[in-house]
Amino acid sequence: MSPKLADPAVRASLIETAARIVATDGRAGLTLRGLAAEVGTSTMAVYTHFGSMDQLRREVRREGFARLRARLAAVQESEDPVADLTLLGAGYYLSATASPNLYRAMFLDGPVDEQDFETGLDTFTYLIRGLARCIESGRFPALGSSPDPESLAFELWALTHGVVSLQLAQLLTAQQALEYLQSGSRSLFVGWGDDPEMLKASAARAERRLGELNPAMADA
Amino acid sequence: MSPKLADPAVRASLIETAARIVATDGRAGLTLRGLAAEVGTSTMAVYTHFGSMDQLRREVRREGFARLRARLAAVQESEDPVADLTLLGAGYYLSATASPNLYRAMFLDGPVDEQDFETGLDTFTYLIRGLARCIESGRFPALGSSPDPESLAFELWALTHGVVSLQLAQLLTAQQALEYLQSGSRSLFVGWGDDPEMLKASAARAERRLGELNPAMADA
DNA sequence: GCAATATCTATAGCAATGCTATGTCATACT
DNA sequence: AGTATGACATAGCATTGCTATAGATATTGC
Repeated sequence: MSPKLADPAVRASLIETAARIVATDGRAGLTLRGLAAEVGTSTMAVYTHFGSMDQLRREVRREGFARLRARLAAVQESEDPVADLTLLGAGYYLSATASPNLYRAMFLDGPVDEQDFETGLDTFTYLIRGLARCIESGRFPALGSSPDPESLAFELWALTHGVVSLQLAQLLTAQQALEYLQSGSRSLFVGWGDDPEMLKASAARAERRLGELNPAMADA
Repeated sequence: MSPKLADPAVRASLIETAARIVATDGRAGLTLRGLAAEVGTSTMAVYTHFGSMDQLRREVRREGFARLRARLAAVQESEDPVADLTLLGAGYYLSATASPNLYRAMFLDGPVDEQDFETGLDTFTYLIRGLARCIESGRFPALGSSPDPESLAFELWALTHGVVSLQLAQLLTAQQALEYLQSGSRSLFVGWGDDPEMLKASAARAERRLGELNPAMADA
């Protein structure tokens, strides 16, 4: 019944090469013929394996989410949940700015479809958990009886994504982006009731642990 | 020496129609032939007036910035600068979500070039002024000796732009986006030292003044 | 008033794009 | 062993942005 299996190596090579092309030359750099030539196959391979260029682009986004997820997973949970949270934010920023075009493809190039949503939500879980741990440890007392980690995660995500997007649009320099990400997060945490002194200590601890974020990731 | 002037009506019609097409069908919906046919001219008109499709897209972005600026300018300065600031944020959100594809073209579809930067910075001035007035009025005492309205404006802009972007990517519903924009701004203001009670009153005043934001704007 | 000229517009065609129809061949089941 | 089924290669289609060449038109000098 199954005469000739699809070569999984061809499929993997297509995704990998497409991700590299997108990361290097941006969305417009990825063309059907160019990709096929670079992989060394014919244009039909894309259609037998993915059905359309859009489906292949979806797989590229999926690859990007996997890389982002891997970097967030590298942040270890310490006794200082606010420091952990700061590192999650820094990891997100690093992933995005290390591969701007890939990040653009993931979030900026168009509406995210349902498949992306699931994958993306999976990595979002790391942020929710980080905030839940902060709430549990009593670092955000100003929130009173609304300890909803998901809402806080969305707010923090929106700030981070906003800073990243503005940098990618070249409306902020990297230096500005880092500064505003830092001060913006700090303001949010203070607004949530964290003690400024403890926050300062957490930021210092996070800074010392920045090495956790680049464990030789080939994030091309 | 100047035999035949370019018809300015054709140029204006091209920009206007292009903006409408982009706002309706998105970036991909704007094609050279389609635009020429709709305006009732030939494809060459685009090149005599703009030189390329990219230049025309730049004019479309410029048009978008002009509309955003008009809406922000409609916010009147009252005795409650925090309420004014809240209205500026709401106006920004309304402009973006009323014409999502136009907003995408302005900020999300690619790096912003120098021309856009000037135009965009002009509308950004409204936000800076709004924050300067808050600082002057003493509403943000926690900032101590760093009364830099521009930095605060960037942080607030990043949050707002982030929420808007996530909604446009369909990662947030409109309801969620509004909620997180509100609570996120509130957290920032509290982090900057505003009194929660005064903040609540300002939010209520802003709500009553929402009518200022849609003065029959044809924001198609 | 009228030709001269310079600029805008219309038509046709080019390379490149995504996609599809058709053909070829290797592989797995009977 | 024979056959059928699905993967890959080739060729072609419609559409894209853009350009070259011709034609139309308005402004200027006399």
